[in-house]
Amino acid sequence: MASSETVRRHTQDDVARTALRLLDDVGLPDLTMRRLAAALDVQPSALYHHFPNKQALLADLADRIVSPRPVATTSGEWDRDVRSAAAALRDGLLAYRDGAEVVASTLSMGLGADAALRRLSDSIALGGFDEATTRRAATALLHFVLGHVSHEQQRLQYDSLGVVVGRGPDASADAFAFGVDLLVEGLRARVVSYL
Amino acid sequence: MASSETVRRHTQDDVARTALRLLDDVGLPDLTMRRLAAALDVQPSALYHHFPNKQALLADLADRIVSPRPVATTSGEWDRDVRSAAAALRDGLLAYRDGAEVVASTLSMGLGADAALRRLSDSIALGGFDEATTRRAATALLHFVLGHVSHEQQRLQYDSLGVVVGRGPDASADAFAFGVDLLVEGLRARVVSYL
DNA sequence: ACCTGAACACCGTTCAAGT
DNA sequence: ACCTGAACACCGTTCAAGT
Repeated sequence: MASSETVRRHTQDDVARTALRLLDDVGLPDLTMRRLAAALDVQPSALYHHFPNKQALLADLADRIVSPRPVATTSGEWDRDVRSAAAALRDGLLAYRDGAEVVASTLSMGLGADAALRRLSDSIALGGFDEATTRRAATALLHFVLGHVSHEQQRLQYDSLGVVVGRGPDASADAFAFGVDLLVEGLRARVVSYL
Repeated sequence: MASSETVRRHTQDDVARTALRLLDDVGLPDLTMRRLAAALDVQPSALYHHFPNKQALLADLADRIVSPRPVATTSGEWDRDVRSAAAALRDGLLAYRDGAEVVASTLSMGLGADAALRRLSDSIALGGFDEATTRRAATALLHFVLGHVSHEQQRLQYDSLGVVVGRGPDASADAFAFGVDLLVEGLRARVVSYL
């Protein structure tokens, strides 16, 4: 028995998964490298063996938040698919505290989180739009979704802090659907002009 | 002559204006209370006489970034007005480095920056929509504008750092106009269904 | 009212050294 | 390969004390 009992070395996946749990527990502002290290029973410097810096770690988290969406089955009508892709993205973002902010900031850094954009683009492309239109509509939709869900999640924190504001989650979901509809209808106006 | 020469006490307006200039010079990540204090030739603790905390300072900056838009003359067609209100908002955000991020983060904190929302709402209301539709369309538009300009401004930083990506500012302006159009067309679809 | 000086409780990151 | 220990160069904020 040359190996001792408590070596406890971590893999990159361990670090990311613990970070994701920590994010959900304490929120983005309190997700520090030092707290993450403590959660892993490790010195802060050890984290830099797995990720070059905090930004890279956050980019990895953004990918994990956005990735595992089951895409929802593709069904005939492109607008139905766009709506469900947007809804699925929203659900993914809502699954982790501050999820939208993590993805938005990562995206604004130019790193990852393009899985989300790709999924929206794919559903829009079913409408038969040219590439530029598809790309632009997808980013417009992505911006709306991230902005909306960021707002929504920060509302959730206020509410959990005891501040009652009224307007339950239904109103939020309705406002979300409304925004998506606006963009979808705008797109439909273009598909008509194609004829 | 009981008064000495260099008393140099600052007003809240001084602090905010210096902060705005510092923001434009160094960007949001480097806009620290300590650097701001240094720029004012003052101890960091002195700032807390003018603003209760950094968040309040940033909210004030957001208001200043968003406020002085001349609204563009209101002219018959509501959709024209919405487009120019959105463009004016974009210009205002672009006038300061990281302007969109400052406004977005302030808005997500629930503080100020509602001048922007009000201006968008006012232009949309000219279309004769009900209040809920107007409010939701305005926030959808605001989310798009903030997301788009954030992205745009972070591109500008990359470019100024020497990284050449192609796609000049024209492409950005076009993409912006496209996004606004999409929402406006979506709204128009609703005004038709009113008849 | 406005500011100083000093402190408190933190940050992200680097780097030599260990196994 | 993965980690420790210690340090560097910072943060935002508080608070007694000065004028």
